[in-house]
Amino acid sequence: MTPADSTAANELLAVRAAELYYEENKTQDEIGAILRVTRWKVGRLLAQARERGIIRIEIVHPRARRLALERDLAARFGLKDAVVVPAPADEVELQARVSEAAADWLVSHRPVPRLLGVSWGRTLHQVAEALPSGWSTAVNVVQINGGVSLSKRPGTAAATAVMIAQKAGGQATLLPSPAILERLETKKAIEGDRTVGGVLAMARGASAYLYSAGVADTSSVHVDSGYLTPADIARLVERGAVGDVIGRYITADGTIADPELDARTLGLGLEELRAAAWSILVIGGEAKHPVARAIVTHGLCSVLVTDEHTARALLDEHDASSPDLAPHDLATTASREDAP
Amino acid sequence: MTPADSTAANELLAVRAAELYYEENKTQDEIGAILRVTRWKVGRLLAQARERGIIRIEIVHPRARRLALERDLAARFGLKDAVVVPAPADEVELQARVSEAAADWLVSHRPVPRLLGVSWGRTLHQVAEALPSGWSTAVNVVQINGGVSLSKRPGTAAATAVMIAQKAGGQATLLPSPAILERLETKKAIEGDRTVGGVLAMARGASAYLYSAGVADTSSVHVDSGYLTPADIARLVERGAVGDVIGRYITADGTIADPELDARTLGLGLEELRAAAWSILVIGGEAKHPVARAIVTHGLCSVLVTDEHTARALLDEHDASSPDLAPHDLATTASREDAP
DNA sequence: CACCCATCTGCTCATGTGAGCACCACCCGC
DNA sequence: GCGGGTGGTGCTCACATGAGCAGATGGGTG
Repeated sequence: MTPADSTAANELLAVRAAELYYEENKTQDEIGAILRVTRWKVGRLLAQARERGIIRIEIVHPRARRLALERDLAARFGLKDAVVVPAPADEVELQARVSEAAADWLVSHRPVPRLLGVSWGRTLHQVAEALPSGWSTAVNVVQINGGVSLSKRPGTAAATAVMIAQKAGGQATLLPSPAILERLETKKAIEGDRTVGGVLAMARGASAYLYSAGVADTSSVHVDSGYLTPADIARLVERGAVGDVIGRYITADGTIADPELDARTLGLGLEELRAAAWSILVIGGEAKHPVARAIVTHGLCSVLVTDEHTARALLDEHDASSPDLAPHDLATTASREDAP
Repeated sequence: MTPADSTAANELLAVRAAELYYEENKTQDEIGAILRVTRWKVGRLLAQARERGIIRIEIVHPRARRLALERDLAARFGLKDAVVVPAPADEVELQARVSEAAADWLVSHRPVPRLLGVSWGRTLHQVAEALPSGWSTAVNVVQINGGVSLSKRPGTAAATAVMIAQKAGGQATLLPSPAILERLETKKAIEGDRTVGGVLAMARGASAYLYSAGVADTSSVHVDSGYLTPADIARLVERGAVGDVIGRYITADGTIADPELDARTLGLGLEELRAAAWSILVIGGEAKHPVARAIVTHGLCSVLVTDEHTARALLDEHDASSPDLAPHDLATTASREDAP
């Protein structure tokens, strides 16, 4: 018998063994009797079948996760944790799944944060909604960047923080300030205000931060809210901005796209996010791949909650800061509001 | 905690457990530690996940089989054995798979038949080709129905029998006669010939029969071979013929469609097939569902080798002899030569 | 022709796993 | 409030399984 013969014969045997084991629930011993081989050989055949991919095991469930991708992400980007959900075809569904996953992560995260700093946006609001009542006990919540009072949906930012706190039986502390001020002096003045300053100080002491990110295009919530004009966005994109993190626009290099604008942006700084023990980024969808990449490759988050496609896009990048990324392409990608 | 809550919570736990068990190869004990439940609960969660179909195990291989369907077929139709292969989209591929499966069955069948009676046709030829050299030792082969000498492919019938015998190191005995004679007297005369009579006697003593079946339409090999005219076929179809078994046209009731024609057909009779310990039908493809049903529901085969779609079609039939089958529809179904 | 290396085989033994069982908590009707 | 269910839990124990190893096999090479 040539080696080729025995390999082929083994493959057939392996298929038979796999059928009997996985479909007929027979023991390896019984299978051995049927196929006229020893039970040890059956075990080996099954091992081979698994290795060669003859046996495909799939977990079909909306709440399933992609643990292998999670491990790869954590290893590649030095994350403390990663959560990757299978991506449904539907973008709306995808956002919902990612948000649910973030809520799940929060619920089971230990140690429970005493104080949780949160940003706002559609994604974060979904996370808040996905949290079960009583998801934790006495977790207080503090906003980490200026609100959305000018928005078409007033109160969303506040509602998000309040909901998260309420469901954990804690208190929410809101940051009573616009996201971006028109003049630097105003920003400094507001920052100096005891109330605002106090909230910012509290935010700096949070034990974990939960935030999402927005895309640098004209559908940004900053444009909707009137903080920025489409022209401002165009200028940011020209300077290489890929999106915003807690209201601050960054480039693919992970640096501030426009320092002047950034100085007028009120809230936690990027360095504080980077230094935090637990900074949890919740982000999903094609349009956000560039900003997700910028955040993840430059250490702005320590936990990433995302979808399978985003995860693969991040892992496929051979050089995250490759210069052939044409930034203006990003401004044209379709995307929905979600910020800061 | 309401029952609904605990059910949902269990489902999530089950998904997590399944991921850790099947994708991460952790032990139930380790999973218990991670999910903070006892290892027995992990076992139960996994059992639930399997029951609910959260875990899908699939065997992806061209030689895979459908054991559940095989069992159902055997039970429903009182077969000694059944082989069902997954159906590829491609009809040519499907015929190849079914033939391979038949060859596999022959190779591993015990007891090894001393003498194997074979029919002929494209399917049987493929089976012969799929058999490995040395598939058995000293199995002699005998043709069980008249040959195809008038055919466009002279010698195929003989080649099939010879190849099967040769590969098992045995002798082939051919039936030197046309399949259908023009006159009854001629048929009786040939049958009485010592050579032909001897072969027929030998065929009656075979320990197993291997055959396929043809569809009753104008693409039948009997038309190609000149044994029957398209008009003959039309007449047979009018009488309810669905196809032929070793040259004999039968109706959905499993009876001879045209006794006069049948009397002129030389070879083993249906009753001899029915009485045989091992009569192995190799049949696949959409067009052959009606004739397969006729054969299987009327006990003409004891072993069925087929494809998944045919198997399901056979099992879906609530009443195989239901009168609302319009026989002339069958004549219009596309089909390729394969007979008798 | 003898040797060697690589692979495969059947085994022992430790570990992993599922069936079955006693128990407990909770829910419901009385 | 109280028994009787009903479903879930943790356990024992027997069985199934995989790791690791010694010996066999077989094909190629000096």
